[in-house]
Amino acid sequence: MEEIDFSTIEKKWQGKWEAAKIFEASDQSEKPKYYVLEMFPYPSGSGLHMGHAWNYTIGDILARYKIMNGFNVMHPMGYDALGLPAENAAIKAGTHPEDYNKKSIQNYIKQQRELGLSYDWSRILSTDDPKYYRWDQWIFLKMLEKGLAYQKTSAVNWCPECETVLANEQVQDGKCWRHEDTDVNIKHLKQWFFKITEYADELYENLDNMDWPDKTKAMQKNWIGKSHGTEIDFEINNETWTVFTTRPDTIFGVTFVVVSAQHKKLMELVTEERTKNIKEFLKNLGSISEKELADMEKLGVFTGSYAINPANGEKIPVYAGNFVVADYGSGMVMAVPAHDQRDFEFAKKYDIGIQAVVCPRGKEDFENFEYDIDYSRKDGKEYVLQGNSLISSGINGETTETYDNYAERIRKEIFNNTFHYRAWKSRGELIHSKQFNGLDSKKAKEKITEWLVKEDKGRKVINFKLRDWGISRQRYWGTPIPIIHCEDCGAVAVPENELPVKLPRDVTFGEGNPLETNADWINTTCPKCGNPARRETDTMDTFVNSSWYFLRYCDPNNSEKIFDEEKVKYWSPVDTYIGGAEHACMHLIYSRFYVKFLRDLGMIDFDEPAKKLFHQGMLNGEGGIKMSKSKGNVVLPETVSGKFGIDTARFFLSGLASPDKNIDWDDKGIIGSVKFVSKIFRYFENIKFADDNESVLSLLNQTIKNVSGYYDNFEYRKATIELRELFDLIDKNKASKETLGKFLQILNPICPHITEELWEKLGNDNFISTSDWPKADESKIVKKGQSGDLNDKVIESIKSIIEKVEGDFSKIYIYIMPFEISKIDSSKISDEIKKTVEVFAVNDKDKHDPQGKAKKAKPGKPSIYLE
RNA sequence: GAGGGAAUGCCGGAGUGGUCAAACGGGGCAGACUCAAAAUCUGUUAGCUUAUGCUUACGGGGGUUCGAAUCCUCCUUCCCUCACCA
Repeated sequence: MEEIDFSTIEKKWQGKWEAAKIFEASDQSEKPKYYVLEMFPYPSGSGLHMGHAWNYTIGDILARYKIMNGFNVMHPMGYDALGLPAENAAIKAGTHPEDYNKKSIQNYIKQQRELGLSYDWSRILSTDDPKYYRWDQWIFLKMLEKGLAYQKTSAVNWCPECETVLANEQVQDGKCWRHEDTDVNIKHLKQWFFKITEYADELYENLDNMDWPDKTKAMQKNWIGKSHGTEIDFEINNETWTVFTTRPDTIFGVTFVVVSAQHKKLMELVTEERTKNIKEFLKNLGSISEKELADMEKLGVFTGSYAINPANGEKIPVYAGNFVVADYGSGMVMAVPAHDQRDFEFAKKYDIGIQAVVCPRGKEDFENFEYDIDYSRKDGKEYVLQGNSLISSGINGETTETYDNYAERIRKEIFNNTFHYRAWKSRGELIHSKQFNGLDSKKAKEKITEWLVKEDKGRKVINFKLRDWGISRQRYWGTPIPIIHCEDCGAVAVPENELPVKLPRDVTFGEGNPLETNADWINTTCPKCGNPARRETDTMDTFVNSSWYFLRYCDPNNSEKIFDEEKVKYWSPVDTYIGGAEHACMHLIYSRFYVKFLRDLGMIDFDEPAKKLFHQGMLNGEGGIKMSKSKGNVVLPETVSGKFGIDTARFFLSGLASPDKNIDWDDKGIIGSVKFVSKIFRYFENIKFADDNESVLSLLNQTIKNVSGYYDNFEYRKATIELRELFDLIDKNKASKETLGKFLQILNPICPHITEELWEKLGNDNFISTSDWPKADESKIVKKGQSGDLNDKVIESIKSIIEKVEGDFSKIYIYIMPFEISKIDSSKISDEIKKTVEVFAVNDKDKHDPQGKAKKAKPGKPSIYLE
């Protein structure tokens, strides 16, 4: 057989598709719209590898399937071109980021074109284009107008490697998201923020209505961190200080208060004689990274001040502590050592009193055994619960105690405040809590909150972990923040008609923010008063650019507006969005926020950016090793294309596993797909048409039906399996021209080039890629397993048994599924076999079944016992 | 500590109550064609058998059911995300 010249075929059809503009989406169409989007890439100098190609292919298969199914499909591509990596790479290469980027993008486009992806190239966009980022600036001004963009000095995450500030979302495990070896430091800087917290509740609550992966939704919920609790006012030095708690039921057990070491007003609490200690404490904290802070022991210093517990009027000490988060709640917590493990440890360490207020009522409150195990460890013993007894084995041999006894002992200890090893975190009844004594702790949460509200000492509140989005970056290659700082007028917005504020090309890279090195750019006049003023040199976080690009695709070249509302209304939201799960708490939250903001601005009429979200798995190198240059295992699409053909690779990767799973490239494994593709080509080489037989027709229609569902649900693997089965049958039986055409059509989304080539060979003069998806004719499908008369089957079975079995018997017992019992006619069988026949349902309690044969019965296959 | 996901034959990977010793692919083995094959095709790939088979098998224990890879429960292991959030 001749070698298949994949590369010629690929080029041929890519050229034809482009010339005919078949993938350019029209803004007006009779057809229903469908918007398929893959997360746009960050163009790196090293280009695309097969993993990226696979990611785009996942979307491409869907887009092609939708096109053939009569949708007006938009499938665009663009480049997330602004950002630090390009800047750093350019510096390293000794060129300007702008030039470096242009080159990278050109290379990406070339590679993507060679993959034959069904992109509408007329909608291409790049975020480093001032025509694009102008609208980033416009959104910033709108945020400013609505009070959602603001400036504040705060403790921020600083990556020394990036030399810039990071958003909370970009700090992962205390490290920079781009540098997994670099600890993030804390710096105090004046920064621009977007008030994403304004939308915290909607961002949280609306997740329930979304068709996104549960995992992603769970991650976002976790990140937004909604929790219901109570705000309680404590009086300190005649001023009101508020704490947030989810355990108002323990208010009578508060024995101290801890304020965050990073709290803005900390020093107001520190008395003169304690100032030295506190300063020293803060100094020690200042030099450590956030990660170390998280691992550190709970430390604190007494401030010298006392707070009044609003519940019982007790005077309790106020500490500054390293474990209290400054910008969650009020940055101050009430400590209940008896019922919170952290507070417990802190109290033990600093010898502060412990007051139990929730007491287990008995065994039923010991929800798990955790308390016990921890408790026992201290006396060198391990407890095991066996039946109703606790067995402990340790230094003094084995001892036994009943569980009830044990529970009672712990109960007494807690009641008498003589417990020493662990806080009681579980439920129980309230004790030492005045009028609330005896209440169940869960009930007490409400009752005490109600009481505090009535006394005007507290409020019911909802708190979020989500914090405002710090967007300032002290680097060059980002969207300039459209602000001018004037000595008299302060931070003044650049007027809308002066946008875009373009990035100056002429800057010097080195220490610090390169923008600071272009005085011509920095120095300007105040738009308000006309006096000399300075431009803001911070640029925006790269995630700003990607938060709304999917809207710009709908109207990518609009120079008057951010986009035409009608066009966005037609195309949006995205129907299926495909991208990595790593964006769950970054891009995918930010873009939800942007959509909500633009909606409230009246620009759009939907709430979420994408109806459906799909996370693709990663394509690793051979042996499951992550593809990387340093490991030398990078597989390039151009190599694959030359060796096996890109369609073969698409078929292979589709068939490996579900596209949401990580898969490994395998040069040997692809052989199976090479064989399959070759087989198809061989068939078409000397093609002979034949009338379809019944089995071919049946399988064809069955496959059309099934595969359609598979393409719709990213079950590409199942599609490849059934396509193989269908073609194997066609290969054996031969088929009509029509059947072969339909086979090519349903294979087309996975193998677009070769099916196009063979479609032409069949004598078609249209594109298979835009042809109408075949319809399954269900009447042609012959259902398998529709057996004949069950009685005949049974008779046959009995006869075969009789032939093989030795010995005499007179009676035949038949065991059958309950729902099949009406299908059996015992007299018919009896007449045929000439023996007595008795029929039982398998679940008949009174059946005669000495050998347990009833268990062996299956639907359509009764079991038989001879006696 | 909180949340999410997973465990299937030599490997990858389907399978969510019966027709499951478990699709499909890879690999292995045997055979056919061939001078020969990494090419193509056929068969086979838990063990014992050969009476509708039987036994052992879908991480482990227990349970529900006439019947469990599939449902419930507990446990073990692995992966991912967040993590001092009061």
